[in-house]
Amino acid sequence: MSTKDRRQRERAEREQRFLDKAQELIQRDGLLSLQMSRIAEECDYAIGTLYQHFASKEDLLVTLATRNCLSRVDLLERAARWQGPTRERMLAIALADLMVIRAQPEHFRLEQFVWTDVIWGAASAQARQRSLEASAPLGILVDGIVEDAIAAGDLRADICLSPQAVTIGPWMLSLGLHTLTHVESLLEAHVLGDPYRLLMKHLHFLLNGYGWQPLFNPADDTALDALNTRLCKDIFNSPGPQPDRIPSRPPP
Amino acid sequence: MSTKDRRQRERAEREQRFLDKAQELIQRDGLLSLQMSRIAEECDYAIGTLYQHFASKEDLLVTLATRNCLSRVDLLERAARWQGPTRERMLAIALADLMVIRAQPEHFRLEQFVWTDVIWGAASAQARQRSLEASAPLGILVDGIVEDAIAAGDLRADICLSPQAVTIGPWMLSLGLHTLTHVESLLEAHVLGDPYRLLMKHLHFLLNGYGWQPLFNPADDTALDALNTRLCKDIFNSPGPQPDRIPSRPPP
DNA sequence: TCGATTTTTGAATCGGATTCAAAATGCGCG
DNA sequence: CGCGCATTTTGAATCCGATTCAAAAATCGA
Repeated sequence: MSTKDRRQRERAEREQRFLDKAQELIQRDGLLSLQMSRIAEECDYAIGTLYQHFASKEDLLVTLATRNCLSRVDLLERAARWQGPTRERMLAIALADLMVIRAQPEHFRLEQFVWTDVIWGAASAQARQRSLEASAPLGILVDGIVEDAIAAGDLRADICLSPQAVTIGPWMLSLGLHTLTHVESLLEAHVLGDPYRLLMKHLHFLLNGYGWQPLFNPADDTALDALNTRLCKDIFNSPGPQPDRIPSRPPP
Repeated sequence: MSTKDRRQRERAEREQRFLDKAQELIQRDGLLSLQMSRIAEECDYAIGTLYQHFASKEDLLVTLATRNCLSRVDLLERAARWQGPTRERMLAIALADLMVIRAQPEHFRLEQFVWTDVIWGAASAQARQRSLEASAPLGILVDGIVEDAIAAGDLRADICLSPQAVTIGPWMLSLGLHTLTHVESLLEAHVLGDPYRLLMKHLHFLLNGYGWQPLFNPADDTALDALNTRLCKDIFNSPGPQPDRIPSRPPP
């Protein structure tokens, strides 16, 4: 059966090359002008071959978004499995997300587009299925943090939400912020400062609202930065998301 | 100059009819299958005429989304101007948003699509400009609530965020939740219960996190429902968003 | 080596957005 | 009212790009 195996592997490799190229073209010319024919052309295959892998353009996009999602798993896993206070693990998830999107804004844009009715609805059930399967483990990972927090007494057991329902709170915040941030000029950066610091502050407020111990005062900018830096260093061995260099208004 | 005026008015009316028809077609057949030619046809105009109003399909979509946004202004204005505790006014904004989206999920889908790089980037600068101008007053309205809250002492003056930056918190939550909710089958409703109750709970947690007085315990489902119902009745004179009738799990 | 089967190819097709030259209409003036 | 100019409307033609599919090529099994 080795022949069949090899075939299978080569096919998979080709599919990855198509996806790589799509990613590259999106990066270069934007999602707007992505053309199926150019993907095939630049990979030196005929269009028909491309269509053997992806039933439609929408399918390709969903698949690409799914791959991007999978590529984040190890990072988030590191955050979730890190041996540290549960609250910091939850923060780390948000930080990881944030670093990824900082580094690859295109990934977010694609995801946003793919989740749109128009694309999601036009993709094959298969592609959708796989996409959901890819993100499910992430959810479970994060839910685990909440469970640990309850077990450790960091979060009151009588909080009126299931672990999944808690998880979804930070998720809403992140998703909402990234969405707003990526709508060109909707947010006036000069008024709000670095959007990612904003996210972290709101996240702290929300976690404080849950009563997630130990509480943290988001007003303390220095401590906030120190915390972020420490987490990024300890967990990801990275300097962390570089803040936009928007000068904060000098104190009056 | 009355001739010219009349012309102008008739033109504007026609534009509204085009937008109405677009809305209707989206409602009927989905955003995916919206065709410029059909909009024109069903309004008994030639395609070219449609293109006198909208430079492109993207422009039409952005314009439609803008109109939808404007149609919400009076509702939100009612919430913002209502004479009541600042915290309840903020809640009312979220409730209003929620009722609108409940009643017109298509509006949200359209907005989501329009904010996508692909559409937003392809629309004319004009259309984008007008869209931004339409949402700006809403922002100011909500910012005003935060300012009032600080002035009234409901919110500590030394909160580390500008009014706009506070405003954005609930906005992130709403936007994030609606986004998640509208991705078919991403959220497992049976695990989470009614997504809108979930939103209100998280909103309370967030406001509690800000220390926005008077604090409220989201664990008290009865009080939560009562509050929502009261606000909807007092402010909007409406029974409020009908919750999905997903039976909550019986207590073990 | 040969026919059967699978895979690849890319020209042809199709759908739908957009254009634009011609036709129609509106308007001011003698 | 009729005429010529300006504006508006029209919809067939064009263009673009996704998708198809019949033919060609490659692979396979005997």
